[in-house]
Amino acid sequence: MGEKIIKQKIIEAIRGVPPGEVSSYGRIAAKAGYPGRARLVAGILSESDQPDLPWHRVLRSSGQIAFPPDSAMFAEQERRLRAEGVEVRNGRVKMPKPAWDLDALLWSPP
DNA sequence: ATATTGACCCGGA
DNA sequence: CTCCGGGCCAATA
Repeated sequence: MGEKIIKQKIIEAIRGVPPGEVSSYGRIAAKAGYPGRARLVAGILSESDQPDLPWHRVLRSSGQIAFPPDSAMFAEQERRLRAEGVEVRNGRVKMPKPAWDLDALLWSPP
């Protein structure tokens, strides 16, 4: 599988997060078909310059914003989330349960 | 070639 | 809640 295709799949998964909702690096990776590759998602996001990519909807699995709280990116992400009606408290949002997604991929049933 | 450092994650203790 | 060990991976102070 070429790196180009992988990257495309990840971008696609990020675009799949609807406004007002959030996901995590790990879930994006799993959704794209690459469980365990959260770092790859982070790398792609930091590299991508596509202005319409909803990067702000991607958080840590804990629900925390991944940037240092004093950084400009942190402030911007918080602002964008609130603009969509997402509640952010202390740099963290309530992360929804992994709707039988990550589990299904890691827990191969008998 | 080794060590450290990140927009990371997870299970177990 | 925290700490730890392990997985992951590319760039490099």
